[in-house]
Amino acid sequence: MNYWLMKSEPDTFGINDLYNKPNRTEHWDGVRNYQARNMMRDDMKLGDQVFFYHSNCDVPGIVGIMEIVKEGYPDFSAFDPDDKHFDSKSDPEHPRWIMVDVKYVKTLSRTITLKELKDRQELSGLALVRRGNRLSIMPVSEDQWKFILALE
DNA sequence: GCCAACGTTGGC
DNA sequence: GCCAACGTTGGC
Repeated sequence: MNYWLMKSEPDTFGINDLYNKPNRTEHWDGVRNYQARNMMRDDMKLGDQVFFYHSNCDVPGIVGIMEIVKEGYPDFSAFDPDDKHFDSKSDPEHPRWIMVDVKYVKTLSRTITLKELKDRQELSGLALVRRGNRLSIMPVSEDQWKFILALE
């Protein structure tokens, strides 16, 4: 089992939006970064646990947990010319972009803020807190996962 | 709203 | 293959 962190802007799609989806499940579309795509395509497995991170908002931080319920498959939002994430270089025969389905597990009792995560020496290896990091999907080690959960 | 950091694009 | 220009991310 692997652990991950995925970012989303709460104004666009926050953890409550996931909670309100049918089956509390949604496809994680719109990722247009090759590194992030490769992780979804190659490394994310059914049952993997994922931190839901709110970015670009008043208090950036980890707000909850979700689970991978469908492994990588073509991101069809790339095929729709009217979609914000349309990519003319991707088509159903040769899909360039990949997504997974995630299911809500829980909302944390409080937001574990980016500031807290940065202050912890134990998390200095976490991609999230490394300078200039812009990945919207990143791996979390088991030790980091447990440490962060213990902060709640 | 600003801007640093970084990925992508495209000319050469 | 280099690298300047450009666009995006995301904290502050």
